[in-house]
Amino acid sequence: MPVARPDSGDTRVIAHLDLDCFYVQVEQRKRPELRGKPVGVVQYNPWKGGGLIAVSYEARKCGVLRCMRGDDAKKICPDIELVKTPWADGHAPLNWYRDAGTEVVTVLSRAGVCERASIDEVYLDITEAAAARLLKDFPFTIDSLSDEARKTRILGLAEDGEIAMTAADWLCQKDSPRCDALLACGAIIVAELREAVLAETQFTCSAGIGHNKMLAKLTSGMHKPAQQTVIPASYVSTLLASLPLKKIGGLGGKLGKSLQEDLGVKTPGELLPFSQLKLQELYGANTGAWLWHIARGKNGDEVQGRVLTKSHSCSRAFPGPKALTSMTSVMHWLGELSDRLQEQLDLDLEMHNRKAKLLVLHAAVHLRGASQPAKKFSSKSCPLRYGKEKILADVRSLFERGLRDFCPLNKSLSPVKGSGRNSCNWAVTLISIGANDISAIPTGVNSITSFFAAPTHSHLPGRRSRVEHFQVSEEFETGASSRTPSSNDPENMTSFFSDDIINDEVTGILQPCSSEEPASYRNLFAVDDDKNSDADIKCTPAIESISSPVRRKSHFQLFESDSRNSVLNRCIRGDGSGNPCEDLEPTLIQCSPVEHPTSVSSELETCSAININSQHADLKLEDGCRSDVRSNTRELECSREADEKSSRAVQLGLAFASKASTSERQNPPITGTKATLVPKLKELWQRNVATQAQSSVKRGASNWEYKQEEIDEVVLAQLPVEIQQELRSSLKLNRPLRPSKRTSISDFFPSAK
DNA sequence: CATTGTGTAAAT
DNA sequence: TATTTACAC
Repeated sequence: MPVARPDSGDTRVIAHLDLDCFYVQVEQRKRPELRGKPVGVVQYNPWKGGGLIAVSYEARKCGVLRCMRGDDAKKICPDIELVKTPWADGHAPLNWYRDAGTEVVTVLSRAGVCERASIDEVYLDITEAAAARLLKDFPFTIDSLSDEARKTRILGLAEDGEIAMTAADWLCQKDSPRCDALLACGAIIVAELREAVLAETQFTCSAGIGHNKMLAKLTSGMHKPAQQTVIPASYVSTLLASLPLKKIGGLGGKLGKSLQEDLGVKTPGELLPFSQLKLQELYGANTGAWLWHIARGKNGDEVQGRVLTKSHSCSRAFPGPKALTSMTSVMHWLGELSDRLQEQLDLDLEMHNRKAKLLVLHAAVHLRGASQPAKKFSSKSCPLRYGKEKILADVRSLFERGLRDFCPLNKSLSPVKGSGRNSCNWAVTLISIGANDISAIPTGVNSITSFFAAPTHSHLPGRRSRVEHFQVSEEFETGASSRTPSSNDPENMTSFFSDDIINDEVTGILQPCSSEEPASYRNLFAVDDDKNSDADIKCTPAIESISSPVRRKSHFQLFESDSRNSVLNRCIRGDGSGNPCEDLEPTLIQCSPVEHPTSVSSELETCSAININSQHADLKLEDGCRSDVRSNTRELECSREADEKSSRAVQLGLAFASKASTSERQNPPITGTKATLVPKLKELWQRNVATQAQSSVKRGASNWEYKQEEIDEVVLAQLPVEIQQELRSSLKLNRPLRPSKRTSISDFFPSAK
């Protein structure tokens, strides 16, 4: 009988899902005749049949291992079907698989916070979903369990001597402690998810369910393929007592080895006698503390709501005799890689509206003849400019810089006459170029897509960041008010936005709004304290320009978008603590369709929001930019030196809001401390929703919502072609559109409220 | 001659 | 900040 355990309220339910021999499954879906056969996926490479990067379970039975050569696999398992990944001609081989992985993430992200841990692994925080299920359905009856849930493996169940309890029994226990009940709910949810993944993508996966990431990950691999495993809290210590240290994520390398050598420790459990201080002494404060917790099965890592990669890179190895020894050949490959990288960047820009800022080059260089034939490494970086030629040029100079560090004198580049070799005798065995520091750029604010950004699943792939706008309303006290034109005439607006207004003090408040889906806004934080207003909140110039006019005397809220790289996010976390401002009560800010203040004149009437996501440096469109993207963003173009301009745009937005509310005279100015402010904000929001509803009825359209899965081809076809294209591109990564009974556009896009 | 190619994170 | 190192699949 399980012992009731006092659970702190923050028990989490974390799942780790792992696609089974994923590349193989992708190939099998393409070619169903390969199903059920021994299959290996090899990376193109004529040498010994290429290297295997995935092996089907049928082939594993014959002893075929990943990282074998194709030829060796064939020897062990003559029946094996070896599928080659496309390599050359612009076809980045792994991208195909990455896209397939995205399909899976799309299904999973319906359930909770989702983190793409690798091309074929996903972490899921389903704490909320599990708690909800607990309230709704617990305790479960055996009959109600799905087959997949019944097949769940529960670690530590049928111990020796005891009467065997089935997994179903365990899941349905009435009197289990809350932590176990939550895991049971988690298991049932994950079973459903895995079935959904199978139904919608044809891929099978394995899963682990536990109270933290480390446990979930540890567990997901215990029963493969296509099975799920739960690790109850009560079994953790038992497991860690016998588990080889290597199995723990992060201990598979040198650290694990030195742990074993230094301390004679072979399992995590054997770390228990060591004090945290001792471990920190040996391995540093950070690692030491981490180890101490791991030994106890504890791990506070959060599931990051991130499904997009933070960098792109491509690389090419030139093993042994293939090593490059002339600048000409190096340039050739730098060119290939540059092209491929730019293609990835184009794709990212198109699909996610993101751009990278940093270009990095790595090269492994083998220096011969000289004192040591030791292999060395060099890495250089510089700002990334878009365009294949620019990337090539930059990557070239990075390479030369690296080589100069590496070779004595200036001999590095010149080939020796006669011999094909360069005078320095270098040989390049690996080149890798990467694009880092990727972050969102503003989508065209006039773009129809921004109207259609659904409030749910903000972390879904294939969707542009939709947190681009602050809604500004309420009253603003501004020195400019005396100059406020009396008329609402748009013609007057232009003169209203004169330059001298910019230097006027503006006090105001960005009004929070709400949403029906609080769960998708979990990463929202408010920064609103007077005390903080002059604090060093480090942020990008874009944020700086927004906050400064408001910051001194007023309160404002910041909204974190789904991307960890989001400007706002960094602004909030940039205080050095790395943490969000958790002591502040989260406040919702709704984004709404809006025209950019600098780009509109007649629409000023409806301009109640301002674009705050402009990262000036990014706005300048490079040559490599797709023309349709270019046209969407054209009106946002400004360059780094135009900080001032952007700042002005923000202030203009504020000024306008001031004017609008002056004319309407609805709401009094709001000031106060955090304690008094938050309730007020909430009340304001209520009113705002009401007025917004009215005005949207008046104007005919304002906020739209849709459910992605409900969009249907028939209706899409009724939209204007440009809108169709834009939507399709935004939906590209998701599963095919479903047929539906509904046939009219208005059925699909009911006006919110 | 030969674990490739991608990606993340932390230490320095 | 830029670079290096470690780790994982």
